[in-house]
Amino acid sequence: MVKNKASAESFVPAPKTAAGKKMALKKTASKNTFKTRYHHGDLRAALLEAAEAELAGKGIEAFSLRGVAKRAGVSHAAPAHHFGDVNGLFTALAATGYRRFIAVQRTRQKRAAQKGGKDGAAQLAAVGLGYVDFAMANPALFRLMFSSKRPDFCDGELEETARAAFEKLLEDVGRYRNANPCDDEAVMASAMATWAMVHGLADLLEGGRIKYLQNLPRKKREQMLSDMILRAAGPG
Amino acid sequence: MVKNKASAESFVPAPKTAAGKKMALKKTASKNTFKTRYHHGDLRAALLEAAEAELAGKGIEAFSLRGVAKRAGVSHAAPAHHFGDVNGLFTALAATGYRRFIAVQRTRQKRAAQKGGKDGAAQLAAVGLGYVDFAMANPALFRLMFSSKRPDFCDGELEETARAAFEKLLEDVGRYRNANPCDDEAVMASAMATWAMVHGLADLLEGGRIKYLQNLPRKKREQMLSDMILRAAGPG
DNA sequence: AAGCAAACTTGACAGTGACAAGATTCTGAT
DNA sequence: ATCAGAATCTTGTCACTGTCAAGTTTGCTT
Repeated sequence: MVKNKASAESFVPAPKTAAGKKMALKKTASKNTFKTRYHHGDLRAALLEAAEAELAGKGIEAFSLRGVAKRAGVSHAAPAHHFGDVNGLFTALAATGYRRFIAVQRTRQKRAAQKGGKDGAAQLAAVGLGYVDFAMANPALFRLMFSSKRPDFCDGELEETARAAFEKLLEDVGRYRNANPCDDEAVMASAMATWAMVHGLADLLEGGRIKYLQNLPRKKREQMLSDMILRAAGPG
Repeated sequence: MVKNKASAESFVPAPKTAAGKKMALKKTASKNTFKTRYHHGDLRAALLEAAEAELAGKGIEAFSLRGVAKRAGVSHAAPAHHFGDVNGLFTALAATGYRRFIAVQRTRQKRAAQKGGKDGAAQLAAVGLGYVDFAMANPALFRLMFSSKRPDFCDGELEETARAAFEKLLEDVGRYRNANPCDDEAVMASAMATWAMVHGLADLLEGGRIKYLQNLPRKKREQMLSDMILRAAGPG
C-alpha cells in the first residue's frame, strides 16, 4: 500500500517539487469535465485545502476529520486513507504552513529591502512583524506549526520545511549581525532570543493575553514591536 | 456508592475566596467519618483535583469530562453540574493554575533575593526562569493559562488571578528598572518585552521546537536564558 | 415534619476517530 | 484486448465524547 504524496501548494507561488510536477501532469491528463472524475482526481490536494478551511474555521480543537470530508464532498473515511489519522493530516497541514510562512517572510523581507535600502535592522524587524502577522492571520495553523505536539516532526516533508524556516531565521539574524550564528555562540544566542521574542509576542497577541499591546494604535504598536525585536536580536 | 475525595487546593497556601470559605465551612460542619457523606462532601474540589490529573495525564486535547468523572468516582454528568461545561472546568483550572503560578514565582523570587542579595537582575532572571520551569512542569495547564481560548477570562475568579499574575510581572520589572511601568512608557515596553521573551522561550522549549537550547547543558542553558531575559528587560 | 432546593445519577442523542470489509476504478503484464 | 491485482474510495460499525432532560437522593429551612 503505497501512498502517493502529491501535494497541493496552492498558496506557494510556484510548485517546484517533483510531487508538484507530477500532480500538474495528472491534472492536465484528466478530462476537464468537472462532473464525475474517475476517483476524484487528486483528492489529497482537495482534502488539504478543505482541511485548511476547517482548521481556520473551527480551530485546532474543534477540527474534525469528518468535517474535512464533508467540505471536500467525500465519504467520512476518505481522509484517513490519504493521511492515516488526524495527526497525519495535521502533519501535512503543518508542512504546507511552513512553506507558506517562508514565502510570506521572503516577500516581506524583499519589500523592506526595497524601501529601507540596505538597512539590516529594518529588514529584520519586518521579518519579525511578519511572524506576528502570520500568527494573527492563521492562528490555528500557527499553533500547529509552533506549539502543538500533534504534527509528527519526524515526517520527512515536515522536517524539511520546518528546518528551512529555522535556517531562514539564522540567515536573517546572521545578516543583521554580520556573522554566521553557527560560528559565533553569541550570535546564535541572538538568533534564539529573536525567535523567542517574536514567538512570544505572536502567541500572546493572538491569544489576546497582552492587552496593553493590543490596544495600542497600529503604527505605535508596530514601532514598539520592532524595538523589542531588535533589542532581542542584538548585539547585547 | 459515594467515594469521598475531599481535599482542595493543595497547591495554594490559603483558600481566600468565598467559595473556599464556604467549602471549609461545609467540611467542618460535616461528620468526620470518612465513609458515606451525604452527597459527596466537596465534589467541586475533588473534581478540580481530578481534572488537574486528567489535564496533566492526557493533555488539553485528549482531556475528557467523563475521564475526570471517572477519576473522581462519580457519574459522568456530575462535572457539568458544578462547572457547566468543559470550558467552565477549564476556566476554574486556569484560575487555580494562576494561583499556583504566583505562589511558585514568589518562592523563586525570595530564594533569589536571599542568595543574590539585593541584586535586582538575579531576582528578575530567577522569576523568568521560574516562568519557563512552570511551563515545562505543567505543559497543558500552561497552555490553558497563556494560550488557549477556551477558559473564559470574563469569569471573575479567573480574571482576578490572571490580573494578579500580570501585576506581579509589572512589579518585578518595575523593581528591576527602578520605575513604575504605569508611569513610564519605556519601562512598560520593557515589561512587555520581558513577558514576550520568557513566554516565547517557555512555549518553544516546552513544544520541543528550539532544539539548540534544549540540548545545552543545564547550567549553560540557564545562563543563556538569563541573559536573554535581562536583555529583553532593558534598559535598552 | 414537610416541603423545597441543591447535589448527583441515569438515560438518551448526535457527533467523533478508527477500523474492517466491500465496491469501484485504474494499471500493467500478458 | 483483457484481465488479475492494486489503489482509491464508500459503507457500516464500534467505543467514546459533550450536552441535555428527566429522575432520584439528600440536606436545609421553616
